Amino acid sequence: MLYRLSIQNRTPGELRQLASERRELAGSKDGHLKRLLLNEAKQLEFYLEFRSWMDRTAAHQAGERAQAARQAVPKSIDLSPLLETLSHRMGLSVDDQQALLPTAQARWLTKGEMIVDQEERSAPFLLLCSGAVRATRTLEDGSQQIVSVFLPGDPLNSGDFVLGFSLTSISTFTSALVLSIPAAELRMLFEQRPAIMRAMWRETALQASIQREWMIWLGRKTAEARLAHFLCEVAYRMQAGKKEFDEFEFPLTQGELADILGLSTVHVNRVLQQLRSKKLVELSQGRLSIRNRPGLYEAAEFDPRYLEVANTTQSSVATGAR
Amino acid sequence: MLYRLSIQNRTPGELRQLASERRELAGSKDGHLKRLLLNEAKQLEFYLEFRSWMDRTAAHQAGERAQAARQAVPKSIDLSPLLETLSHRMGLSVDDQQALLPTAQARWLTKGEMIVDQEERSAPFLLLCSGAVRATRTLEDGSQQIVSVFLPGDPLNSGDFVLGFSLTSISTFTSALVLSIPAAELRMLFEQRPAIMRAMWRETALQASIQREWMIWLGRKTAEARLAHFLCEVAYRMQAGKKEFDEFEFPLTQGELADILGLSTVHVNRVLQQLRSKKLVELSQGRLSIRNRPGLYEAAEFDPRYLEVANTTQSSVATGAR
DNA sequence: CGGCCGTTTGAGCCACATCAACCGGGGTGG
DNA sequence: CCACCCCGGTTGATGTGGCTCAAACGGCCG
Repeated sequence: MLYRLSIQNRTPGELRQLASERRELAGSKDGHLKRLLLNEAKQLEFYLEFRSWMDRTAAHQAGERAQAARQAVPKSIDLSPLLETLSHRMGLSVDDQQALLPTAQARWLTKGEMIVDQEERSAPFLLLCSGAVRATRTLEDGSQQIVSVFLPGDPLNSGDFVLGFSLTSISTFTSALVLSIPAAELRMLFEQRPAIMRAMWRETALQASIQREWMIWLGRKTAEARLAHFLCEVAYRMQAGKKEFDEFEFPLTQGELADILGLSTVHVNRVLQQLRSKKLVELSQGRLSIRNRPGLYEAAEFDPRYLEVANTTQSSVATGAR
Repeated sequence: MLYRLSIQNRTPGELRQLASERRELAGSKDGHLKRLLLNEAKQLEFYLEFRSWMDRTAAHQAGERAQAARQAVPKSIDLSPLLETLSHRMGLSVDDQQALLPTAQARWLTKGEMIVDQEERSAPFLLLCSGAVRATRTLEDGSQQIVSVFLPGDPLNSGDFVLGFSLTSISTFTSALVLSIPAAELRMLFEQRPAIMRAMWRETALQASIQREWMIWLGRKTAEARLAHFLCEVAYRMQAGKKEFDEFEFPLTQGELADILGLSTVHVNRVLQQLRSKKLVELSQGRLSIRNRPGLYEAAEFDPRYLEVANTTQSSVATGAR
């Protein structure tokens, strides 16, 4: 599959080359295989186009914001999680992607910034490109519960979008790049391209599935299993499409973990040490390493199927090689 | 609005009369008002038709099952919650309802019966007509967590339907009547009537919103607040469309409540007594009476907005009288 | 009449909360 | 350049909400 080739690291030249190779190869085939190759070429070309658009619009804006906040300017962002999600998980064709993305505006956010405030009505549709984001509810007594965590590629408010409002705030864990699609434009796209509406519905359902899983551990599991389970989930969602990797950036503080797991900061700390002493994970200065994945999965009773989407759409044919 | 008139208690003759009155009245009006009246007439006629269909197919089947299980045969079922949901919450036009419902098969279930088993793939789409239903996950150690409770009018698997599978089982609390719509037929309807797909998406989002709320109390609230909140939610969802009523059938056992709230049976019992002694609610032999609604809302920090749907669709015009 | 299911009550215990103090690093201001 | 501080992590002491185990009770059904 396309994204297996880690397109992110290729120069535009290489990508163009890859695309034309595929077109050429397609000439000598026919039927299903031909369509598949042409589709890949199209996807590559679109990726190129999108990347350069992104570099033009997002990067310089990033520069401004970074200066203001005195942060390092992120170099070119890795767009593959986003595109991976769009094509595989949402099952959108290249055409659909081409219809959807150009209506978006890119928006850079700094660490801890609020994107949508609790109680706000009708925001634009939001799609996370890079960084990590949370949805939170703050209670009267000041305590917080984080109800979702979003990783690159995730839509931030697919559910709120149909309901027309939301009672949670959405804010960033880290600096982040968000694509914002105006509500009116998206609603027009729904008329023309039912696949897009279906994709959003599916995303809403997937998020509900994740929340269901959280409810289960919140209700029935011990602190250690909860933490382990959450780490499993994040590790699994991060690796989507890429080969397994057992060490990565993990920017959440223990306090934030506590707000996810429904625990106190202190207890999170102690449980983290238990996991460490069992040689399951290592977590320090913003990096998480998984030392023993099977062991961790077991401690968490983690069954990743709830994160899966059954491929029922036409695109499952095109991406079946997966 | 239509359903305010408690159509359930009317004889077919009265309904037919009401419908023709509306048509007549419509003759003398025009524009928006005329459309509104005609629409109501249409809805009434459809209700009639649907009710007689239901009586033909469902009732005799109910008879059989009831004999087998030696239960009382339920007389004609109250269809208003279902139709109320379809038109108001889902925002479906009468045409859409007429397209959707006739593809359904009615299915009678007895108390405690399983409808969809954990891990099952691709069930038909299910819509609850009467009774109460739960979605459950059973863990390895035998403990259970109930992740959703469904009341008449609710779809049972709108989320699972797009995802193509589910990891929870769905089973009844009480005897229940479920409409089952074959997946293939529904998918065809999506093509022809985007409003139906949108309605399903919306339902998925609504369910996600409810689950979010559950996560919040599971994570951050005390047993008393959890229980109070759940009771508020059920009371609120039951009354949808009808005038406030503070006493109703509540068939859940304390053990089942425990599985919802993530508590032990024993503790549910004690907390229930606290609420009783505070004169907030009374719960015994399957009936719940709310003694002090404001007090209960306060104890639960209950804010019903998460159960609301913002009316953004065209049908909000037709039903705006609400 | 006996058995079963749901509810009720009591006793003891443990997981996790709360409070409080201390540590270490990175950024800030003087 | 150093002193400070603030934030995040770590550690200990102590309290408690809710669990578990166990037994008794009442209604319902066979």
